[in-house]
Amino acid sequence: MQLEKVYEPQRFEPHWAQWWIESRIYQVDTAAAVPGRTFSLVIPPPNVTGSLHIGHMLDHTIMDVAVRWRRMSGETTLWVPGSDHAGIATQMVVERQLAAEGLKRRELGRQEFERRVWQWKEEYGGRINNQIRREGASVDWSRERFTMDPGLSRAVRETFVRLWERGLIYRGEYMVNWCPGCQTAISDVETTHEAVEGRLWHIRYKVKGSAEYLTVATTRPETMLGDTALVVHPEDKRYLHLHGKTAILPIVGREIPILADTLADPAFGTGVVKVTPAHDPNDFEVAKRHGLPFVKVIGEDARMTAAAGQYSGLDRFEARKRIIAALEQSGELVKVEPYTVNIAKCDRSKDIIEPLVSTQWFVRMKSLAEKAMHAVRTGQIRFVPDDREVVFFQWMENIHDWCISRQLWWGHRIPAWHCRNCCQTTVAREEPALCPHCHSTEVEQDTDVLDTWFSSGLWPFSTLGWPDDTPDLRAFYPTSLLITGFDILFFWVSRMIMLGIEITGDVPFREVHMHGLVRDAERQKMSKTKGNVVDPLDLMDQYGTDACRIALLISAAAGADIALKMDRFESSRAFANKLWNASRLLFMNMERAGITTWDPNQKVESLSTEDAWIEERLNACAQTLDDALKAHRYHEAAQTLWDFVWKEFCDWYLEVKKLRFDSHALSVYERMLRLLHPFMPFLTEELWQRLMSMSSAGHPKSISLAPYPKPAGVALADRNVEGFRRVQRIVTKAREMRADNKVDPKLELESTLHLRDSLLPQTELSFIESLAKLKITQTLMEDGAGESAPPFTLLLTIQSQANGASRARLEKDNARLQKAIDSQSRQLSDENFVAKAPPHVIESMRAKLTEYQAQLKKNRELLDKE
RNA sequence: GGGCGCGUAGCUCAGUUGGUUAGAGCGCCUGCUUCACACGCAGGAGGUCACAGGUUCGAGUCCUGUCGCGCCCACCA
Repeated sequence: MQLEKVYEPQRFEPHWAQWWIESRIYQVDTAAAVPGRTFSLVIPPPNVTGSLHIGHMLDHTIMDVAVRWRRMSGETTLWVPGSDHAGIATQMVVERQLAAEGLKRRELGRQEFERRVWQWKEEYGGRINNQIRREGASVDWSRERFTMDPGLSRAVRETFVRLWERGLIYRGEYMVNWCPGCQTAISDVETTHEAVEGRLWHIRYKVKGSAEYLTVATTRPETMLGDTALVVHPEDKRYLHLHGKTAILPIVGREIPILADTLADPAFGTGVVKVTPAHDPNDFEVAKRHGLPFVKVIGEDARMTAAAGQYSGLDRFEARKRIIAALEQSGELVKVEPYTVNIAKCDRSKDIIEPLVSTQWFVRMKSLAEKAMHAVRTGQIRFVPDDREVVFFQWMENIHDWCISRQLWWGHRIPAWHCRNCCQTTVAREEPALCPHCHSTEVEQDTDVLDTWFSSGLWPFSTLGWPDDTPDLRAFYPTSLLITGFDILFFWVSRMIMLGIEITGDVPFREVHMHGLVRDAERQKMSKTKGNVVDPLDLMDQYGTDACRIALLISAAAGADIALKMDRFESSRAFANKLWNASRLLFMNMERAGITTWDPNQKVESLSTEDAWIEERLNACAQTLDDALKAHRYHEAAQTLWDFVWKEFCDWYLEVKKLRFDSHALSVYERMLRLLHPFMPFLTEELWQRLMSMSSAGHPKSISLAPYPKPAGVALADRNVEGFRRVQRIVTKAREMRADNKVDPKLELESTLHLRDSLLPQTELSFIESLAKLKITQTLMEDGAGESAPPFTLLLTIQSQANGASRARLEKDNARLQKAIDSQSRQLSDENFVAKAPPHVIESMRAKLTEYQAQLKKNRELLDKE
């Protein structure tokens, strides 16, 4: 069994990715699930339009570590994959494709357009799935779902109807965020706010029947055409005499009332507000309070309507320019000042949102939010890291109703039918043949579709078969964990919690782990326009998937954003290569020793020095992993493994196993591979399969089905690991001395080793001789050296024992020791400290102090010898 | 206007409940084709943990304030 000299992940990663699927390694048999021993999670469904980006890869890698760890730990582990129909995003992609053919959506008609989107989905929708396979994500592909599958569509309809029946959905004319680019209403969370340098235009309105003028400050002069009132604060003394009077709208000449309302802030601008009920959310509320008329001057296309008179047909910003010009000319523009305005933009198209009044469907959020907050407050759902809860609560407490209807063609059609005859609306699970109110056949389904997040909000249970009471639902709901980016807390996580509780009566998941955003090396957000997007497929090509996974994991501290630095990927590839070569060494030694089979279950009666030590280290590693993984500290887990593999297994254990190889090394190695498997699944599967092909015992089909090594607890702590630690200390000391004295690395040096407590066994001595290239004569220190002597001293037979470099080291060492001794003796002589500090702290400090003092004394002797 | 987070080695960042001489990767310096690996090995340099107070026997870690940076939320024209 010979390994190739170089680690080439391309040679085996695709193979295992395919084999895992073909062999159905991750396909879950629900019938075999033991209650209480299950672990489940759903993948955040990527958009069908999507292709993999680095954020997905981080997300999936963390999930995969959690999933593989749980699976190996013996739990029936289900990871459900799938994708989201992504209403607006997908519709836009297909529209763009049509545009390339010279076609327009409206020319095709709704039915044909939908057919084209489905066709597009069939053709390109699976692209991301291949990429997910490439990442090594151990999902159960037999359970793949799409948010517009028949089953999930049924879940959507059922949910809608239930919410309607509970009075939690309503339809009405309200102010909504209208995106002129997408030609649809969008919800509040789909808008982003941006501070822009704008202007505050001061316009004067003549008071009717008086010489007086009222000056109004506005950031949007074009809306004045739709003004139907002016408002002053009820207690604003400047304007008390004008309450109930009428003003004349410039340009238009319309007479509008001057009203008192607390909307106006006397301290802002002139204290007079113009009211445009059809184009401003505040004004909308004022208008409803006062029964004001609505004049819609801007249309869905962001152009001025017929009501805008001479400006009709103009784009809203062009109209603004002309209106300002006109006001300037007539002298009604009294002042212009710079002003920073906060404008709302569409998250997707970046168009400036136009607040418009239109008839839409809404979900009443208040009671849903209260239940959601209760679930988090009572610990039914745990946030990791938990400081995210604050953000969650703040948002939930200020929640607004959710506009769920979209004027799109791609999505779940709203299950509501309008009767043309009696104008009543019927919400139903199935299309009614007749209007239930008037029995007319003239019923038509509502043309709107639902917000994409409505269906993804059901994802944790709709994918498990809800509304049917399926075995999957019973076995795996609530899901155990949700892992996702913090950026979709409001879009998705919150909605899932609210809908899950409302609809299923239980939380959708017990824990939420939210990670940060992956940014570029300069901490900039990645975006196509900036051109700083890093394609994970390129990274996987270049470094191998396993290396990318470990690089991402080790960079991903709890909740923090990640700055993507390529040196991380390079060192991770080096790490994978290191493991590969360590394996190569083991296999070569096996061959050399003539071992053709080995027994993984072989019990060793007494462990050798190095084995006792590595067993203890392996156990400590397993313990840290167990703690870290339970607490979702994935970066700590990855770092722990890295250090174990490189610093302990390779640098020490293998170095001595070279000198005396035995099959126990294989046992350690095999467990190490299993510990590593969730992090680097491909490489460990490859190596494990090679190793197990020589096993004399049976073994699982895949390493991912083998048990995860459990920490043995304190039992191992008692084992004698001091023997090997002493070897390490002496070797390190010898290497320092050699380096200081610039001894030729190839030269074997005569040396004398004085030991305080006992002579070294022959094996340990030979380890030191070999690792430090020494020929050692060992002796015991004279009697009486006792505690005041260091545990050992080493003398090299070279010309100068304390040349410049050695002197410098000794002096530096002494300074450091002296500092430690000073601070420790100060503390130990402090009555307060001795009285209050815990005994173990004092105890270990005393021990250290003794050791330092011995060392310092010895160092001084060496220096004095000069 | 609210809320959250960050400031630790030249760079990018770890550091769980306060406990002895603060860590990693990269970079840097010295030496090495040591029969697994130069994607390597051995040795080394480099930090008053942003600043100022406080709590404590003991603070990178807890509290208060200051400065600098980032993000999220918000219907003040």
